[in-house]
Amino acid sequence: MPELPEVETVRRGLVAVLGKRAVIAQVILRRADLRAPIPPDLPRRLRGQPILGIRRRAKYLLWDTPAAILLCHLGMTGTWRVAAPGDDRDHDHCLLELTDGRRLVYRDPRRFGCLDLVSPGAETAHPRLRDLGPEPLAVDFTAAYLHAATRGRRAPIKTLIMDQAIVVGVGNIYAAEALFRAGIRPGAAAGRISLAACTRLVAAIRTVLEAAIAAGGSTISDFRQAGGDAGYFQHDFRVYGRAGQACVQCATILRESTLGGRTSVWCATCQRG
DNA sequence: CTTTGCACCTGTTGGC
DNA sequence: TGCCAACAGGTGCAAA
Repeated sequence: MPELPEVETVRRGLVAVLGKRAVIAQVILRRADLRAPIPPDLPRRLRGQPILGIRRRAKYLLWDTPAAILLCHLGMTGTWRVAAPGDDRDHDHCLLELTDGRRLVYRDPRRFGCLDLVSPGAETAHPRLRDLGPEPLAVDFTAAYLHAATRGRRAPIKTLIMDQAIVVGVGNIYAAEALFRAGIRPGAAAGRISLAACTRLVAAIRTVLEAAIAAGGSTISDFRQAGGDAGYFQHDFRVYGRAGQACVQCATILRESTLGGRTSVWCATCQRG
């Protein structure tokens, strides 16, 4: 489900729902692991802690409390919701019970997500955060950076912009959409992308992510904002999920192939770079 | 070091 | 209608 826009949408929704004075009364783990083990002392370390805020780094959510940071990745199917009494579902793995009686529930059917703890101030040393590249919406993600980072790389440019060590937050949907908007073939060797093309691509990644955030993310199957609303950026997809259909710009039939194990759709006419 | 392929899971969808 | 294969928003690891 979640690439940067969806994670950011979840973050904003949670912040709005929580307000200023949310305090964790109790944490209940329904299982000991997702893909990786969940720290067994996680409930004890978070019990009684006020939630100071929630940040996002890459596709991770960082819940700040004085004692510890709750690090959460949504994987493919992770969701947070405010669960009404009695709203218990399969795959509800972690419950945060607040002192005001509300329950925040992490649900993740495929269990590709993660829940972990980080000591405050130690974020940059955490193995899952240590090797991340720049935020695509930050000033240090520039064409010059992307150009330099891709020199000598033969892998497809789409694979590399989905590589979280190059730039974070871009997944299969937004990689395809950004490459279309930049006029670059997904399979082009990254090391041969010109600086001019990098300029277009950096701009396209920014534009598409910002537009998707403004739209509340993309709802495919069951992604929901914290308030339960669907995102609506899926209506702005120009190539993702449209193989075999006509290009919105030139009516050429969109092609599909697999790159790095991921389905890729593109227009052979509009994407020549 | 880079690249590739697959494993990790469950749920949904589409073809026969 | 029913069954089963293929596929899905991500990452991490092994092997080449």
